[in-house]
Amino acid sequence: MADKVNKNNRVSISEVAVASGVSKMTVSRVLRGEGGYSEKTRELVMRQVDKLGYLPNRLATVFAGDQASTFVGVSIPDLGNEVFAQVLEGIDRKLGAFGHQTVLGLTQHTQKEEEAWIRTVLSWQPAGLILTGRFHAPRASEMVKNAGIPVVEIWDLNSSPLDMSVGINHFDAGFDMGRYLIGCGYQNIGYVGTSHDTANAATTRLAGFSKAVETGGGAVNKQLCLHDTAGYYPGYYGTEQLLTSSPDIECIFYQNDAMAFGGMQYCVSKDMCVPEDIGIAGWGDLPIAAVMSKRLTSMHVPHLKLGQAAAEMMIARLSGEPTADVRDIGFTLIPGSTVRQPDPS
Amino acid sequence: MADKVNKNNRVSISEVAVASGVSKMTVSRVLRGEGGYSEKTRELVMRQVDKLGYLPNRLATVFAGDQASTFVGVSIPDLGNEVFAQVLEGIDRKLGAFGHQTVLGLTQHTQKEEEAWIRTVLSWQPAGLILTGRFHAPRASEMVKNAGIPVVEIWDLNSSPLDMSVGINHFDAGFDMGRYLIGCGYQNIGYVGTSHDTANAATTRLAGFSKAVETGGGAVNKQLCLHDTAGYYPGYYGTEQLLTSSPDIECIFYQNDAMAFGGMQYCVSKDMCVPEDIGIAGWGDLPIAAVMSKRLTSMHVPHLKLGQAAAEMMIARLSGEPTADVRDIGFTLIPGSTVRQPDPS
DNA sequence: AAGCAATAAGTTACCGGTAACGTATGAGAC
DNA sequence: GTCTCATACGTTACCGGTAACTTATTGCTT
Repeated sequence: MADKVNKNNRVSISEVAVASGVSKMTVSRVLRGEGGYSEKTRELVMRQVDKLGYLPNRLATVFAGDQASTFVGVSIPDLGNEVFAQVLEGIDRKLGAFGHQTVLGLTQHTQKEEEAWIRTVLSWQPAGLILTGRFHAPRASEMVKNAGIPVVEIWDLNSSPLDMSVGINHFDAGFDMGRYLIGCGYQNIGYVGTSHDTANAATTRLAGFSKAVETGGGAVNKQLCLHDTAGYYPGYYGTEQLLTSSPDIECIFYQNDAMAFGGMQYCVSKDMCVPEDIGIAGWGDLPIAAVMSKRLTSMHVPHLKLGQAAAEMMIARLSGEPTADVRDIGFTLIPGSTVRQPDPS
Repeated sequence: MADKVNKNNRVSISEVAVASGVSKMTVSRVLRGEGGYSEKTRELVMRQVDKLGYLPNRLATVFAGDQASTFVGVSIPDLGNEVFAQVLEGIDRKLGAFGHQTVLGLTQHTQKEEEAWIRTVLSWQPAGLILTGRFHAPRASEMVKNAGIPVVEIWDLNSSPLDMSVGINHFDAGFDMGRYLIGCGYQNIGYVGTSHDTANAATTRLAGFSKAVETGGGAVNKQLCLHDTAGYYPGYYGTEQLLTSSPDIECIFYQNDAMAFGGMQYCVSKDMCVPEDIGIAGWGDLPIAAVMSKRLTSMHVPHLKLGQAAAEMMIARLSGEPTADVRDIGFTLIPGSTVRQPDPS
């Protein structure tokens, strides 16, 4: 099977033409179905198409004509994080429904990887790009602009995007969470996350969070940024580290719900009561938040919808329909019961 | 930016040639760096490449020559399931490291979607395909065979694959789990899953599981197959349904750990003790299994490694290196403490 | 200084489709 | 009967690279 790595054994339009006794242009017309042939000829050609198992070569079509390809490059930081898996699912479902294909790029949260991937994917003449985040290497931004194709920056809303952007304002979202926790009476608040990069959404979120806490007279002195994935276990041992060094912390804000769950498991294992002894707040309203023994205080972001919205904007732009350049998908605070009830003030 | 949807504004090799005052063949040689030009010419050309921001058109290269593309089509059922997200991550990381690009296809567990996606992706002349599962539509199998490119079927090990296969034997894995639970003294066992299709791994697993349980004198009379995603909440309400209709069940085997976690949360919410009142066994050894209040009884499958192995087999085949056609990646039973201790017999 | 090989180019043709244009055929109008 | 015009095709050229071949230039022998 794989002894012929070259593609020469594939049936081409010319072979169909010869077999049908017509010119390859006629075959092309029949296959595209835009008229200019008789019913008799159509049947003749289609019979040979079926018989020979002809499959079109889209490479040739795109290459030949002015028409754009149906590829859309999608860069995602990583898939271990459920958030991005959901976003990607939303994107691919919607793109697929409109006849587009997703070319995936896992950037591992680095601009360098993203730049390398952009360079490669652009060489495949994609119809458009969907990029996670609003921070890109200068060279990457330049290449993308020069490509002259639609681009949607997602997740971290960019008010002055390369082209289009959909997501939420993470500073505001962080701020709202901070204000809420202050309103619950917490002053000494900790943070556990994994962002080791200033140019990402989690860091922006933390900045907004800190701002709100400080405005409310509290402090987020204890920030722990692990060099690990943002999963359950890092949440567990991150909490252990944080509480060992700072046992007086009243409440912990996590980078996401997975980490918050891990943190909560640590607290429970140490016979601490949540929220009586310590408050726990996550982020993302992931599926697990709804099935924990206590409803996790979190921030709901419509991840699947976000991905779908990105794909919709891309498709609209590609088909020449009008579309907003910037779309705020919004967030909703989930009070939950893993932090104290807010003061009724 | 997007007012020019056609790609004509892209800089081509000819423009670089004119700007450098050489033929386009020379530019091509310089860019590929395989010799046949002077150092002076190289500098001349590279200066223009940088100046004009030339990006190669891989479409043309692949189209023109015999060489295969660097695309690899990867079909995945869905990404809501952490298992497949991990597998995909393993695949893409490894493929990317070897200069290949992933073209994603989400099949939603249906052969029909898979077939449609295969037809489309083959028209892009991919270097190879990685398909989840060993059951495909007849037309799909035929197309794949005719394409004459390497194919790796993953997840559900196929001992007589289309080309190559890597994964585990789900019947055996299910059987081992069934035997273990029988060994723990359970006889009246329930199952909660979401597989509504006979042609998938979960069903095969359940068949092996049932076989072992029956061999041990027990019964899996109560099987609940929900029409939902295999996540936390379906595990929760699936357990509720199952235990409401069959309160005498001693132990429940779940399609995966996420469902098992949801089920455990239901049991805990009803003041049932695990494993004293009811046994809980999951599948997959997902990250959450390690941070639950009790270590979840599960079956470890190296998902990331599986993805990487698939990519490695693909790369080996593409570069003409020898590689096994079938690779069993293995599984390990995690006894955990959410089922009773096995009889020391 | 002539001969010859190595090096550094240029030329031509082609991959598989499609746009643009040219041409044969037949039906209907007069 | 022939003129017109739509219909149903065929022909040619081109997209952006690269393989294969040809040609010009240089350097080194003897």
